[in-house]
Amino acid sequence: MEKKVSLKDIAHHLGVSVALVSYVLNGKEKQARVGAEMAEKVRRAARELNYRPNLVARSLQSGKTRTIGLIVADISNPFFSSIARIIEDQAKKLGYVVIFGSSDENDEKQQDLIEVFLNRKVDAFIISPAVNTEKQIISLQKMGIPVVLIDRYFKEQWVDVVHSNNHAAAEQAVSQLVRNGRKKIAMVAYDSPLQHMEERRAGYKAALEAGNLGFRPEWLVPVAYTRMDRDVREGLGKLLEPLQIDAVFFATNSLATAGLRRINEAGLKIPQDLALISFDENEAFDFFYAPVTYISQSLDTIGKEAVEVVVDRINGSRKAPVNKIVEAKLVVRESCGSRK
Amino acid sequence: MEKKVSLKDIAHHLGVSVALVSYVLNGKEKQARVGAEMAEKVRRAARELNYRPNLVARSLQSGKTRTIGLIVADISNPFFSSIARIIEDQAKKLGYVVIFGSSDENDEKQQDLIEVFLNRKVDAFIISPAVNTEKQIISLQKMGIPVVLIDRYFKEQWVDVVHSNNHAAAEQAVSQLVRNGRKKIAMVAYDSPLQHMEERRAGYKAALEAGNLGFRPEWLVPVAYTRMDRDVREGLGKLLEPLQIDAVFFATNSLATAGLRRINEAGLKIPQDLALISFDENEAFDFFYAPVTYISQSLDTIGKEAVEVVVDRINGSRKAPVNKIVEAKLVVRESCGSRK
DNA sequence: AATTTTTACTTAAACGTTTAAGCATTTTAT
DNA sequence: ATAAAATGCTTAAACGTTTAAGTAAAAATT
Repeated sequence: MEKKVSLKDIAHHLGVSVALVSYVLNGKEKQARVGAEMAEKVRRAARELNYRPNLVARSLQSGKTRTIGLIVADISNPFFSSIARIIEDQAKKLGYVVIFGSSDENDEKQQDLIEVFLNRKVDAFIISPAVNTEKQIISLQKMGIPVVLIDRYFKEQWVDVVHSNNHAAAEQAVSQLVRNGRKKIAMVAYDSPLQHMEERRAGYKAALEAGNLGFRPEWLVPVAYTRMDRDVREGLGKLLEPLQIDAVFFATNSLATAGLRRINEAGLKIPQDLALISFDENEAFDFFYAPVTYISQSLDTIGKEAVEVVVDRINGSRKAPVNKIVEAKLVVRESCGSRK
Repeated sequence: MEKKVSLKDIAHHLGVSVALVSYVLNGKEKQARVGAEMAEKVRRAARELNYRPNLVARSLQSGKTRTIGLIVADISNPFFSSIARIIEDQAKKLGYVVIFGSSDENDEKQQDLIEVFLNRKVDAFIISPAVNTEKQIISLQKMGIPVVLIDRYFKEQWVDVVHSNNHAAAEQAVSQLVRNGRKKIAMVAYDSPLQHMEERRAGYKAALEAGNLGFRPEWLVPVAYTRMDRDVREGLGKLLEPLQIDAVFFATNSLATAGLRRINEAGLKIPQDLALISFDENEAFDFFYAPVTYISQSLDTIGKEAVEVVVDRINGSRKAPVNKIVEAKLVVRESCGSRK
């Protein structure tokens, strides 16, 4: 059980002041005019005693923890864990550490997490916000804590956000279905008022208009976050048995996997009976008998950019609000079935 | 931009000492014999000024951060992100927060992470260790920092560990293949000396013996962590084209998905041409045309238990080394194909 | 009435850093 | 030879808590 070594221990050991040691170990020997040989002695002692700076103490003094709080809906969702990985790497590169929490799409849980993280003095937040949490974000901003939203965002642009071009990507996906001759295209989407979802729905409608298909409300299956499985089973089920549609567009990968289960149950053949496309990636899509066409968001870009923006904010560089839009691309595979 | 409120601010505001305020807000008014009305005044002031304790300062004073460092191979791997979620929840319940890092199976990266976390004074570690990192773990123990290993472990039992019954589970899986009439059963496993992998291999061999099949080294495909895709493609490929086996057992879900891709390329039909079983779950297994039989580890139990053990260690309760073995169960589906 | 006990607070040190300011020496400039 | 500047350190305060020890006044005991 080795003792913790502090600056004081080194100072004692050498018979000098704590300040002297601190200056040297922080590379401020020049400014502080520490003698060359003394500096060397200090460095050697630090090495020999195996000194490790206590970052808690440093944080108390500096007011900075070099910690970023990451809040997502569910870290076990591959979408979020993938992005968490990118954020972790980028943060580490910049000398930051990430603490994370899952909100389960619940505004109270999110508020809880924010408070816990605030008490721990995170320097900034990266949040994929739950529904109805604008005030939470605003409140953080009022406190002067940098926040960057990822993936999801609110209507008005008063906070930094990094997201995909949801409208265009959704429109492109649905257009692909139209181009492939589908006329009765449904969409399964969360009933969320969050802007990313609004835009995916809007993109869907726009593509229908463009294809002269007209939007039919009964083909837009609304799903509540809290009853995801049930809503998909029942809502989509109604359109499948008997089969009233010839294509489905899923607004997220979790909706798609739930939907695929239901489709399999109904015994439908993809893409013959039904064409489909999903927003977001999922390894499972590769192994479906008709590999699923999907919209690939650049998690890499989103994660990296989010960290960069938030660190710039911490450092006070960057003034204007950031609204970084990342291109998503359609990966076309069998499931969207051109009936050639 | 609201000012940060400290105990001192409240004390000033009421014209009392900081200590008084601290006692009250920590519920120590009885021991400290603070007057009832004064206590009330303090609480009210705290509420009105919106006081939030600075946990950094508290940590410096107490030497405890109520933070657990979680190190896994890759947080974006569904196995680890699922367990991370469980750990997060359980930790939160006990008043802890989790900071995480991915080692990428690399001992130096793992050492890096440990050092970063140590400097930040995490109270304990939960680690799924990379190969060749015994000394790192031993060193933590010498420092008196609690560590619990999950999933992976070393030969000698000198550190707390929570893991599945790898040997038995693997044996059970392979036995299932034997029972279903398979005679030429291969295994794809990491060439890792880590004990969990050793045991999975040993379980495979034991089942072969028990089935009087005999172990053939060329059917045990070794995969290096650093060249996973290549090794699976080439190593397994050799056995598939031309087809020399009638079943494969994959030692992890990542190996299985890589293997499935190769199997699809070879145009083999599951389970007719080849039966298969994987260790670990993966959503993709559900969507394979022949749903994949797999060994389901109880991530829930592993995660919860790990947190509990580690928190007990922090609190000094629990003295004997913990070696918690969690039952894994075989989920039988089409891919292991009884040729009925 | 004098002593002890209890009550209701305050003082002060400590946790491990950082950093402005201070103070002898020594060196350089005049 | 003296003043000014440079060198090489130290002192001390601060960050926001916690908590042992101290103190003065009021209440209880003798």
